Amino acid sequence: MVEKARGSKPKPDVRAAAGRDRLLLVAMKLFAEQGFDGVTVRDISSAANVSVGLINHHFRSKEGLRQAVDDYFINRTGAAIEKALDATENLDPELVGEFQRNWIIRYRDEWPEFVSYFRRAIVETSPWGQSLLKRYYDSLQRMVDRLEADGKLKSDVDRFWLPLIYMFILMGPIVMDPFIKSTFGHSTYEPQMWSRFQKAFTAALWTGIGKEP
Amino acid sequence: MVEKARGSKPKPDVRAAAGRDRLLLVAMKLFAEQGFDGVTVRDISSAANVSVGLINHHFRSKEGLRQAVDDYFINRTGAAIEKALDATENLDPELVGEFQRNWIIRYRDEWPEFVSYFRRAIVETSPWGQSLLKRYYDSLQRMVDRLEADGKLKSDVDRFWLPLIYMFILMGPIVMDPFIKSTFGHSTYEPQMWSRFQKAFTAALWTGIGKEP
DNA sequence: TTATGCACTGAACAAAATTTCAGTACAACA
DNA sequence: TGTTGTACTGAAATTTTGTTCAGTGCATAA
Repeated sequence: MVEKARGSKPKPDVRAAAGRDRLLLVAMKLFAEQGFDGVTVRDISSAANVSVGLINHHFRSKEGLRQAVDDYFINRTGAAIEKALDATENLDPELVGEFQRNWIIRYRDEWPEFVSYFRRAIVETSPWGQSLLKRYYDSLQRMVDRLEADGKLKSDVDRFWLPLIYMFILMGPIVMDPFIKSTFGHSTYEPQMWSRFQKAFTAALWTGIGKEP
Repeated sequence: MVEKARGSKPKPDVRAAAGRDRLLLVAMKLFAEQGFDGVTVRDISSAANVSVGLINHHFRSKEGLRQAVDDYFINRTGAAIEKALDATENLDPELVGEFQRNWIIRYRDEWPEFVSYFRRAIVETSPWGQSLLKRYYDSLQRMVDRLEADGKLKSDVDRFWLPLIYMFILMGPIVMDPFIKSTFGHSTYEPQMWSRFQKAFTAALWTGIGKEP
């Protein structure tokens, strides 16, 4: 009934890993789109073209699958985040949003689902989602500290809110992604869109939008 | 159980409304906190101190209850939004975030659950949530148009992104509310917090954060 | 070749959630 | 007074969802 491995050559554990990996990727996609509780194990297994039993075989339970997906996401993004943070060290302060660029571009190219899974992580208030946000906030805080130390900030800038304002602006495209796509027909993560967005908010924040009298 | 109205005119369903209203309010709260799929009808009925059957009696199904809650929310916030939009007509452009203030304050005082339900509506990409966002965006767009018409904007400000940047900043406290509360111990909607936030982002956006050389 | 191990299947089972419905209580009206 | 309508109950029926497990097939080791 069910076809075996697609490849003509039987590779040792390519076929073995296929089911598990497909489950992981499909689950990440569906969790991101519909939330953990909105997806059934049958939804997942049929979307991955495997049997229901395979989920429990590999992950013990649906909850185990969730954790595996979380781990998978953390492992992959963790590396990317470190890399992006390194890249910000020598940035001109007026390009403070730049560190996000590499990060976003990277996800857009390699793992588009990651953006929507990150979005889901923000809205579900799971511990690991919270800690992901905290980590993100901390890096913005440090960035602002550096601006401060370099004497680049106006004296009346609110030191408490500034990192959060950056956070809101940089998270906006993630959180509002479905809205933006459906309203304007383009995702913020199309390269031209993103770089124009980056220029727009950097200019707005750095020099302000109000015309001098 | 519940007193009935003593008015001269006999109110037909005052007692009738008790259970129904409690179900609506409790469901709104639980849906906002845990998502539609994360809440069972038994959760709702027991939290509302009524029997399970009553949900189907009043709303035909769990899905019917969701729609009733959505309608209830829309009806209430719709009026508040109109009111807030009216209030912005004569605002100084530097206080462009002010229109949100009345709105937020109003919800904080009268219906605190509305903020978290609104948050949920943003992240679940339901059609009505999307249209709520659209409506919100449109009002910000008009606001920017007015700034433009009055010649208050710098010429190099990105006209496409500015309303969205405002949106991100103003939605941030809603979307990130649980994060902010757990990280800083205060909600953005405490009056002092909100007005300081409002000052912070208005100043940052309007005059910029960069120190002149 | 046989044996072992593991990915994988899917029907059967168990648990959980939703819906149904016969029946109770009470308010309004005749 | 009796009758009718409606809110409300909660156990039982139904449907959905998650888990189990006996069994299949294939790849590698002995």
